[in-house]
Formats: sequence, C-alpha cells, structure tokens
Amino acid sequence: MNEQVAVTALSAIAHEGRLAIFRLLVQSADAVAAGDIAAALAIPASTLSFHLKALQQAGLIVVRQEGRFMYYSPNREAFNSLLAYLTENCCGGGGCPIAHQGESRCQA
Amino acid sequence: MNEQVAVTALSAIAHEGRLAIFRLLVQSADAVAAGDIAAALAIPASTLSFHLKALQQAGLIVVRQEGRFMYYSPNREAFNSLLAYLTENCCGGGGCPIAHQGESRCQA
DNA sequence: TCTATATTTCTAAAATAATGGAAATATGCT
DNA sequence: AGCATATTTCCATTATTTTAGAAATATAGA
Repeated sequence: MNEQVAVTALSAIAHEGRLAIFRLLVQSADAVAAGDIAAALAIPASTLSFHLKALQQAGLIVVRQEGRFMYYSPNREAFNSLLAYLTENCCGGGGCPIAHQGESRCQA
Repeated sequence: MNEQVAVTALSAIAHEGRLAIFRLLVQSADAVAAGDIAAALAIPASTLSFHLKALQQAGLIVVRQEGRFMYYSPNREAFNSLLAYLTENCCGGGGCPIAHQGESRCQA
C-alpha cells in the first residue's frame, strides 16, 4: 500500500452512493448482480455503472461475468490493506496500548 | 456513525495532502503544531489551514491552542468509529471467520 | 507601543467529479 | 433472425473542490 493507492481507494468510498454500494457488497455473503445493486439502492443504471467502475479501478471490488450478468464482490484483501495503511505505526510505533497492526478486520 | 458522517470523514482523508497530515498525526505520540506540519510536509500555510479545517470539520482531528500555536492531534475515537462502520456486519453478519467488529485498531 | 511569529480568512482562477438520458453492446431465448 | 434483458459508453451540463498569494488577526516579547 502507498499513499497514491490509498487516496484512490478512499476517494472511491468517499461518496454517498459508492459507499452504500461498497457496504452492500461487504455485508453480502455472495456476489451481487449490478441490476440487484441498482434495485436495492435505487441508482440509475448508467450512474451505477460509473460508480462500479470507480470502485473497480480503485481495486476495492472485483467482478465476475456470468452470461449477461455482472456479479460484484468486495476485494476484502485490498480493503484490509487500506485499513492497515491508515493505522500503520500509530501512536509513534511502540507505545500504542491496543494496536492490532497486522490484523484483518473482515475475512482476509 | 452514519453514512453522511462517514462520507465526510472519508472525503477528508481522500486527498493526498490531507491523508499525509492525518497519518503524520496518527503516527505522532504527541500533538503537532501547524507550523511543524507545514514544515514536515512542505505545504503553504494557507493551504494547510484549509486542509486542517476540513479534517477538523470531519471530526478526525482535534486542536488545542497554546499561545500563538495550534496543536493538532487525531481524534482516535472518531477514527475507530469510522473503521468500525466500514466493516460493520461484514460477510453477512454471522459467518465472517475473522470478524473483530467491536475492536479498535489504534488506541481508543 | 512596535516588531516578529503563527495562523487564518479572503479571493478568484483552475481542475476535477457527478449526473442521467440516449444510444450502443452483449448475451440469451424462441 | 428477431426480441428482451443486462450493462456500459457517450455526452454535455452542473456542481464541487483545490490552490496559494495577499491581507487580516492574534499572541508574545522587547
């Protein structure tokens, strides 16, 4: 993880619609089709496509095609790297009482 | 934590300069004066002030005045809330193998 | 009071991002 | 082939954000 990548990822989720999309995927056990995301969040297809592309380019989600359907899921590994980067070396390194630096928050 | 607050916080750190500022503070054991931040990151004073205000309004940093100096530190509690919100109910809730939902990443 | 230092506010130009309708593409079904 | 469904690309408009110099404000010390 480096600053450029982190900023791109943060920018991707720093948006009402995209954060909702990302959280929907994070909270889903399985991948979700674009059309189902659109229905769940009431986002027009072209707008959704734009946002999904942003999340994808940021590396936060992955897509799998199945016929006409595009199934999206979160890239949990990339997401955990981002979280780790944000808290990296916190409190000056040694002294942080409850630092869990290497640890994943969600799956891995 | 709710979506609005989360988006504001994420937008605050979704910027190269502001992420560097925030990480500098997170990694510091003590509060840092605005001038020292400016020097460390080579950011013009007015630009820095603009960014510090954004981080403050997002609730991610706090400031304490001492004479002419403004000392900034991260709001670790708010930051941990943000991280918790992002991973909330992940993998559909029950099934996530390594979910540490209530846990803080960095101090608390 | 006068001067130096620290920081913020004001400003206006420049850059970047978001929106959604219409058209295009792609797949599947009959 | 012809039609329906799923999704993306194109586009122009609109809105928001970023930048840093100059001026303003605030505090400290001589």
